[in-house]
Amino acid sequence: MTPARSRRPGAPTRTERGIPEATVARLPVYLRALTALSDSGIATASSEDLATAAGVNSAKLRKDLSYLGSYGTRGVGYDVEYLRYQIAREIGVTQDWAVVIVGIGNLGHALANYSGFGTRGFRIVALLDADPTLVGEQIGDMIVRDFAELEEIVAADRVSIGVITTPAGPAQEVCDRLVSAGVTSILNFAPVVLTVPTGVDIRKVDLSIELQILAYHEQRKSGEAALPEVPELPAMNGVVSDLPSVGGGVGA
Amino acid sequence: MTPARSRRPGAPTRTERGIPEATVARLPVYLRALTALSDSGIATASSEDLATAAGVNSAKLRKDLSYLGSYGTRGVGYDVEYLRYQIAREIGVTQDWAVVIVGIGNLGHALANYSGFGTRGFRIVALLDADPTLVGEQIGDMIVRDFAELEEIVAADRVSIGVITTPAGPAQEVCDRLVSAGVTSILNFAPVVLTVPTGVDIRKVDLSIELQILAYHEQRKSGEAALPEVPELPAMNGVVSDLPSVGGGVGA
DNA sequence: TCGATTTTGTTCTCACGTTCACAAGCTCCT
DNA sequence: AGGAGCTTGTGAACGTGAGAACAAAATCGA
Repeated sequence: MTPARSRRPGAPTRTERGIPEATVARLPVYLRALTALSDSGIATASSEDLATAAGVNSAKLRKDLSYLGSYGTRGVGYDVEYLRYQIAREIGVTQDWAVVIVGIGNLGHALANYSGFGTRGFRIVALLDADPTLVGEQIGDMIVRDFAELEEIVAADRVSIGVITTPAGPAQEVCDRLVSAGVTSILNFAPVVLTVPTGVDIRKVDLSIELQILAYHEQRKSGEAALPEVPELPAMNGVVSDLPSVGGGVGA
Repeated sequence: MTPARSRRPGAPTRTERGIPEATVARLPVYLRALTALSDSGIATASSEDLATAAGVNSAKLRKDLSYLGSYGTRGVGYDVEYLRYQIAREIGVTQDWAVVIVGIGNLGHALANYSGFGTRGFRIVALLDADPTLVGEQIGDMIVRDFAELEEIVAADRVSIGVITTPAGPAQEVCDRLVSAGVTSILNFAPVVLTVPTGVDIRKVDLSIELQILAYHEQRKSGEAALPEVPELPAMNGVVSDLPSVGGGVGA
């Protein structure tokens, strides 16, 4: 997903603020590293220092920063506070973004309490669920409201970001409602592929996929060139049934 | 992270089971799509069908599958059950992986209850926390145990995967303990960059980073070529202080 | 048996991302 | 004032990934 942002082919490409997607994904990491350095009372840092703190190599970091402009000083390094502000501004977290969370199960509950969301730049304006037994429950300083109020809330609070923490089943429907209510960015925790119209950005966080990627590498380590050879299908024309039930369905 | 797996430069490269990382990351998606098709009673699917279900394009899907071998039939498509098994085996989820979760706060709590972890292929063998007031608490059918028991548990249950859901502060220390106890794959939810020795794989899930990436794109949409111009540092030689406190620190 | 049709597996090309290496530019010391 | 020593910013080389396009192989119908 995350459709290629307007890259008009024959455009002048002046400065055409086109920061590569890979770089955008690292800017928040740099921001966090800068905040940590700042909290330690460090006023200036070289690309080497920053790169170490962010867990990348210094050449990549310098190239990434160069897309934003020339914010360093040769022979010296980067001013921590200044660079921090520039990155924050570029990302857009110098302003507040209103966020709704839909689906107050275990995960939604956790996110509602998660101080990470409290990170300056984001403000949870509503917790929504369609289950009447959950509506009215207090979580932190918020009260769970009915999903039916979505449109009203989005309009009133200019909500542009929605977080989906429902089970897989209702996720697409919830997504559609969010989009038609005017939400244009979605963070999806439900284990399904969501379809959205162009212009809407969607990102996915999927725990079981992460685990499976780890498992793949883990298998490499233990097996080490001794992967059980392919069964080489004995009489493979029909359907193989009674296979161990693996993978996917994480639903309801 | 995820260091390039043994890619000996001048090696014969026979079949050298070298599946590109980008492909590995998509295999779990295909697996889920296949499981969904299987549950719908569909026995055969073309690359086009599968690609739609997985949210990718068919050329990419075919190329991905070709790294595993030739499991399709030209003119027909793929046998859903057979392909599902092959991918599951390649990923390594036909066997069970023992997992420990460290840090039973809101998020750890949610993960412990999360049915997604119950996905066949992974088995939570322990919930650990260093806080004595949490130890002994029952969550689902498990009881929270003391972090001090880590080494014992890892050895007894051959744990190879650890999940860190502690605050940022203790995360690196927990990580070190996991590694020295013998865990070789780590899924980190704490908002810090963890350092691990070679041979240990680490993956990171970071909610606030995902939100910030969305915010960046969101800013583009609303501002649309009208990003507030750079303050162009008035007398920038010292430290700029009193900037809005943005970003990073999501700690404790 | 043979040709039409379908769909895979693969090759080729292009775009993107990473890394190297170095010139440009700043500071500090003599 | 001038040179030595750092560190940034960037051009160029390299590697990886994506997509188009097509040849190879299987089925089906006549």
